[in-house]
Amino acid sequence: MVPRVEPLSTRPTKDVLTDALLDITAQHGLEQVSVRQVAAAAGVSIGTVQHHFPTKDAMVTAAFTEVVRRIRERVAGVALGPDVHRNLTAVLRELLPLDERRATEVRIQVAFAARAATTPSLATLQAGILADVGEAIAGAIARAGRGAVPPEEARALARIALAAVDGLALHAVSSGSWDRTALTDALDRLIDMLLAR
Amino acid sequence: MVPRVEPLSTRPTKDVLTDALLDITAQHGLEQVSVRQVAAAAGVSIGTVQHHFPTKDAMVTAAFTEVVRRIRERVAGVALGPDVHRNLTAVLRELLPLDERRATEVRIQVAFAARAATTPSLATLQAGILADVGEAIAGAIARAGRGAVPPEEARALARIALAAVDGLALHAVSSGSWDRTALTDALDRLIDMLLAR
Amino acid sequence: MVPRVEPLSTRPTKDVLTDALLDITAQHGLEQVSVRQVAAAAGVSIGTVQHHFPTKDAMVTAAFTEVVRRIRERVAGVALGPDVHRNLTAVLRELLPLDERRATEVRIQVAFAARAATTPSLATLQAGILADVGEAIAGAIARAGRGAVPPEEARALARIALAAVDGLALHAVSSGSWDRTALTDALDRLIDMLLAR
Amino acid sequence: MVPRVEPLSTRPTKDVLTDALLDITAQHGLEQVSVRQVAAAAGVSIGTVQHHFPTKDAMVTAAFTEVVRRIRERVAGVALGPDVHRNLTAVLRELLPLDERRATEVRIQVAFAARAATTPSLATLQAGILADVGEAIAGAIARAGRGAVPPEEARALARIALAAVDGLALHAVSSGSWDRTALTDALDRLIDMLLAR
DNA sequence: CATGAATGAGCATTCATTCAT
DNA sequence: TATGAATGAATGCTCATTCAT
Repeated sequence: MVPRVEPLSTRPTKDVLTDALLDITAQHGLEQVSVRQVAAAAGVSIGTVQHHFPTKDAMVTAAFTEVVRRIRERVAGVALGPDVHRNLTAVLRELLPLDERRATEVRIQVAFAARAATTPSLATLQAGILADVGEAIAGAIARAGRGAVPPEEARALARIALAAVDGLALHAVSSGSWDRTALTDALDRLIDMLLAR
Repeated sequence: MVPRVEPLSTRPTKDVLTDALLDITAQHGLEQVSVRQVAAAAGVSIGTVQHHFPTKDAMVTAAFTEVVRRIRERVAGVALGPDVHRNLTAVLRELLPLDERRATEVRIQVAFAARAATTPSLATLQAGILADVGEAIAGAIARAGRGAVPPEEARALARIALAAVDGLALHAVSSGSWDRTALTDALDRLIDMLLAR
Repeated sequence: MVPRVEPLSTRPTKDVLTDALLDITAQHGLEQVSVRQVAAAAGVSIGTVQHHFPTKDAMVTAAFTEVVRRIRERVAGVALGPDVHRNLTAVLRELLPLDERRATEVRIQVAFAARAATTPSLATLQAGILADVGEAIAGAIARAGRGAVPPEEARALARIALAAVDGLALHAVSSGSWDRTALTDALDRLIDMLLAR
Repeated sequence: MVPRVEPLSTRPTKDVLTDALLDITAQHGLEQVSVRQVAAAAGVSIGTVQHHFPTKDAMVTAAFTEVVRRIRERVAGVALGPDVHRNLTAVLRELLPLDERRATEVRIQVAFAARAATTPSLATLQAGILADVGEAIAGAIARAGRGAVPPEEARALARIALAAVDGLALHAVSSGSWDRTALTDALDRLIDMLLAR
């Protein structure tokens, strides 16, 4: 009698599928995502994909939800110290395409943001993540050294900061070539402007 | 002498097609653009569309080129007076979704920017328009009242300004709801920060 | 106990599709074969055709492979007796349009041969079947009564015999009208010539 | 006043179009012939093609008529001497793909023959050319040295000869590779068989 | 003679989805 | 949990043809 061993390689299929979808999105755009492509990239049959995600929309939404979760996790994971400037830099650097990993993340976010512009259900998710990250940035700003910044003021600055960083990221990936130094310099200058009094 | 009656409906088919494509893009996103949809929206046959644009890519690229042309025209068309703050405000307000017309333009730009992230030929166009508009903003900043701002410094600030405005616009349309006042306030604050010394 | 009713209509879809393709080819030529036509003739949806044959090329190649298989089978199926003349007649008659069935086969072969002239992958299949049938004919000739015909000589004669028969068949179907008697007479005369010493 | 000189390069457009069609046929097969392709290959507009040939069928038929004319011309052009064997060889060699020119001609004839199998109007043309060339071959055979061959007998042999040669040519181009020597040998052997008594 | 605009049918192919196993 | 058969709509694109110039 043959014992069923096999604990091997048992990553949840759902996760494999989500990763496959995000890979395709980063490389070829969200409009190139199809059930077929995802199945092929994940190495499973089409039927299997649709066993886990009954419709394509469900699959895309699940993937975006996962992206949102990751961003939240990443922003929350940035260790905050006493130095406000450093804190802000740390948080915002996570949102710029400063290496291949972050470039990939940016491409994914841009793809979903563009789709959210015409897909209400995705717009809701997008609004949520913008609020969350904005709040995190506002918190970092509010703790600024010389006299506390009023919360409303901090939130307003945070919105501008987030917009500027996302704008820089968008310009970087959509113009096809960018350089780390220019992004870093722009971020420094931006933070100086934000914290100037 | 023959009176010039009926200039009516003599618009070039190519322009009608481009407008149809941009309409669909603004309303449903670039991924919903198909030769059939464009033909239907323009009120011509499928064959006619492809008589003018042999491939879909050619059609999309032509439409983006037209968008780029319009942006350039609009930015160049903003009358610049002696007041730097006012000038900057005028230029940058053109890029925010402050009314339906501009919201439509923003949606179109966002759609193309997202596609440019995975389509090198569009990325080239995007890089061009970013450089041009950035230069225009830098010019406005450089003319700032108290002592000229060094050109390189002006360009750096312009890049941040453009990124921030495009980021605000992206956040607005991708989160599904926004308000004019918040955008206007953010823009004022941004310009203050840029011109602070 | 469940009686085995209904083996009816359980023919593999792939076979039904191949037959449909060959029907169309025989009646209207290979250039009239389209996925749509095959689907319609087979009574299935377009999607089903392409579920079994991912591309049209794959479908055509599969059909030609089936044709080749049938020819081999048919030639091999001719019972060979001691009389060489009779043997040769039996084999070669299979290749002439002497009745509707064989006329259909000839039309199909001619269509594929013509396409093979500009399609290398089909040319390979064609070369294979020519070699096989040639070998079978050579075998029949070699066994000729008065002293064995040298193998190389037999092969050379076989090539001519096969060419002549295929040429007669081609002329028959391509000139639109032919008669059984003329073909039979020509075949007799040909075989006499081949076996004359 | 500028005199319209220009006798230059004034080959009839119709001929240019026919050649373009035959080029495409020889290289890619008759099924790849389209009005567009012919126009492109001839360097004229689609409209021009259809000015000369109102329908595609008319164009194809005209091209086949031209092919037939050329074959007749070529066969008639073979100088016939007193040596029957030599005469037959000369005529039949014209029909084998012994060099690139003749290979091209064969490919064209094969393409048209295949189409004629399902297109009655082409079948008529094909029947005509077969009769004509057959008659020419019969004439060469009839003049055979030792005692005249009866006309009916000569015609029967001619049909076999023509079939064999066309069959050899078909096998050569449809199997993708052939060699001059094998074809020449086969032809010699065939003629020996035909003239044997 | 030659062109280009316009058309509508047809092409192979990809698509998301349903269903039985 | 996973698969493959089947479907029908939609995709971008090529086609032959008509017509006005």
